[in-house]
Amino acid sequence: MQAKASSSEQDGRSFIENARRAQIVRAALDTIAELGFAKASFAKIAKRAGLSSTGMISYHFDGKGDLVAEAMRDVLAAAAAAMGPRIRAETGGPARLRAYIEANIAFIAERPTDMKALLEILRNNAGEPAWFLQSISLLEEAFREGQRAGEFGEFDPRVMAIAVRQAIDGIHALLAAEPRTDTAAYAQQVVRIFALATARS
Amino acid sequence: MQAKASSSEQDGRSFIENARRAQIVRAALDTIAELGFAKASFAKIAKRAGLSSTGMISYHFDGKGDLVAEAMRDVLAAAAAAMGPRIRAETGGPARLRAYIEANIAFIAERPTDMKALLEILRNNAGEPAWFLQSISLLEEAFREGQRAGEFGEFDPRVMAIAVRQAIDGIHALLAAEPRTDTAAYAQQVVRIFALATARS
Amino acid sequence: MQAKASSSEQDGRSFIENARRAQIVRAALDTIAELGFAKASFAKIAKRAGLSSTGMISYHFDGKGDLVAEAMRDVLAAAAAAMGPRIRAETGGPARLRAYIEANIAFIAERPTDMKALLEILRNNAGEPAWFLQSISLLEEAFREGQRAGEFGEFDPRVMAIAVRQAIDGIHALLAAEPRTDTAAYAQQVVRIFALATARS
Amino acid sequence: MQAKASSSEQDGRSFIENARRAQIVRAALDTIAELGFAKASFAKIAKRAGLSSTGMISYHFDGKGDLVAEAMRDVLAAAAAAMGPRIRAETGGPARLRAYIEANIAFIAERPTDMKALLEILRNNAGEPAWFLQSISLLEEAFREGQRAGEFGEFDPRVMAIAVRQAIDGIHALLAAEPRTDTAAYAQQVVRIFALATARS
DNA sequence: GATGAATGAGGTTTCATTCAT
DNA sequence: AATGAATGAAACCTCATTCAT
Repeated sequence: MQAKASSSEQDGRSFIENARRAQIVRAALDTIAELGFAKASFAKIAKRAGLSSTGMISYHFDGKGDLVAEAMRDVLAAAAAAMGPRIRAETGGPARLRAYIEANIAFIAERPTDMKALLEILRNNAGEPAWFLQSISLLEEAFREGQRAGEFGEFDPRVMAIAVRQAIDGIHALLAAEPRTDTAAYAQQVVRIFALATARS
Repeated sequence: MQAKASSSEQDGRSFIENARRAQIVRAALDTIAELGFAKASFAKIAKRAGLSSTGMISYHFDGKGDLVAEAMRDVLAAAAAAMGPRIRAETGGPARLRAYIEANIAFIAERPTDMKALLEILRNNAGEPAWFLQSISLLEEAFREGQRAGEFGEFDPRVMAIAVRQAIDGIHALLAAEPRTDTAAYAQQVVRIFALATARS
Repeated sequence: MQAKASSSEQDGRSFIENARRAQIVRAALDTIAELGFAKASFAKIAKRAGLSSTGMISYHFDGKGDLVAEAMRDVLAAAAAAMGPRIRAETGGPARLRAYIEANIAFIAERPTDMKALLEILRNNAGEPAWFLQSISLLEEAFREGQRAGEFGEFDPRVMAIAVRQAIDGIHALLAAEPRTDTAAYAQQVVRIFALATARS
Repeated sequence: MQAKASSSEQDGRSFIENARRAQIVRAALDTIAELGFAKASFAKIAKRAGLSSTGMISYHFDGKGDLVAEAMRDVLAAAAAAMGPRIRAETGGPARLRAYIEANIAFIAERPTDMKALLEILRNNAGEPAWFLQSISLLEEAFREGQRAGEFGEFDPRVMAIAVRQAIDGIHALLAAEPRTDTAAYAQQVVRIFALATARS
């Protein structure tokens, strides 16, 4: 009767059902990336997904929040899968910081639509403040640890984490303004900036 | 018979009319800052402004875009007036960079509501990409000039400008998550980061 | 901007506004009486009131509950105004009981639409149980007092109050089935039933 | 290929099929009793019945009207089976009237859910007026017969029948407001009221 | 028989805008 | 200038029903 599964439940869902859900999530991400969070209505998403009515989205998801949450989770999971190994492969704070920046920007370059949508979601969804702190906490902790190990100079780890995160996310606006931007070059510049900014004096 | 003036025209408007416009702009900024761009409807703005009808907003402004544009222009003008002299007072690229960062964050700390609203507008309004390039162009040109003068090291001025701008704007999310943040300390950290990142080697 | 007034506030409303509200309330009562509470949607009410969209109802009332509450209050007030004096004019429990029954049924005969709608509202609206007890409390108290004065025999005042109220309301179903029913005769029969049932032995 | 049987047909249905129908009818009654007629959607009924799809209800019943009609018939049949013998066991009009009231209220006390649902259905379903007359016709005829036999006084049998029926049904509202009500005592009061009201003078 | 996906209509509410007064 | 009523579109959601598997 209901396909809804508040989307954190265990998955005994059928293939077809998951396929529909995935199709809707995809359409949602594309729509959000193209029109922005506010203008991504169920009507627009349903149209892009080829659905006959917005009721189908309500049928598969427990409201807009549920759809957006699943979309967010999907992208975050894909990002973690792509970037995690690459970052953890490096040893030592500075190398990991470089890998973090490069992996992030590479993934943005690889899946710009998804990552633009993710940024829109994080910026416009309620409860952002809490998530923001969490999103930089890993980076912050890495800085703190590196400082203890003497790999980094003295600076406020939280501010540095914000600066790194924001520099990475800055590429979205640049890509929007100039789609032909060389993302690898952008990454190298960011790497250089924070190599210098975090180095021991 | 209309007071509307697509708001870039020269002003033959009466004092009262301008007072009304200013009152509405103020309510719009407060509403956008509190509720976010998407949820700042004419109804909410009119209520906050103490207006009896949303029709008053339509009467004085040529649509939502016009209101938002004027609000944006007002804040940008105030920011330029407050920050411009302080920045221009400094001589040399590095000193001006420091002044730029400090003045920006000081102004955000001083008028957090207006600046939060401005950020919301810039992020959610159509035509953002074009404006984004313009917003960093001054910074970018300053870096380019400083490099010619030998005051800065070698780096991509555009990427550096983005990184600086984004680091400054990062304080909004931090303030949202932790309102008691010491903004002056935040500014000093950002100053330090970009002093190191832009220095000649 | 908003005509809404959660409808228990003091009335500084304009004549036109009150006229529109009254018009909508009238259409709502007619619609509820004709189609029943459940099928009386805003669309049906708006159509009957000659409104261009359901948005007009939302403009004047703070949701369906507000509209229904105002409709209920209007009818109850009219009923109290029509019946109250007639009942209070009588002296002594038995005379007042007769007046209560006659006045109620006469008012139902006079304004059958409004009273049918009122019954629908009371039966289908949330919070009915509480209101039910209140609606019979006056009658119940009158019986209790009459018993103390020796005007009535011995019986449970609450059950008797329910029986009287229900006998009166029974005329709605009878009128629906046979619109030509002689309501005055119905009233006399009910009067007789409860005269006998409440008499001292 | 369809199991639907507009439910007044003779039954060539299989055991399993009838079991499913009964299961759905049970869930419908529970849902209607708990949420009211208007809010008892197929979705809610299917959920309560443990069905995987609302389509199951449409498969087994020819629409909502059919389901409701069967539910109504089931309860009426059970009521007739429980109350009929008890009433017919009595001899003479007054004794049968007493038995009618007692049996009705006892059955309501015994199966409050079903009877509450039945009342909801009768009040909200189209075609109620016709059914209403039928529901009191037995009582009315009994009064008429008793009057011919000189067992009752003079009164309008139809009005008396309505009053009795309504007094009985009044216990639903009372139970909703005060669940701990003593139903047997309520019955005795009603019996007393109508013993006095129908007695020869 | 049973499932769950799909449909299209309809529900209430909010939106920006227009208009008569 | 200002009011507030009016408009019609669009928002999200739920409904009973149908259909392929």
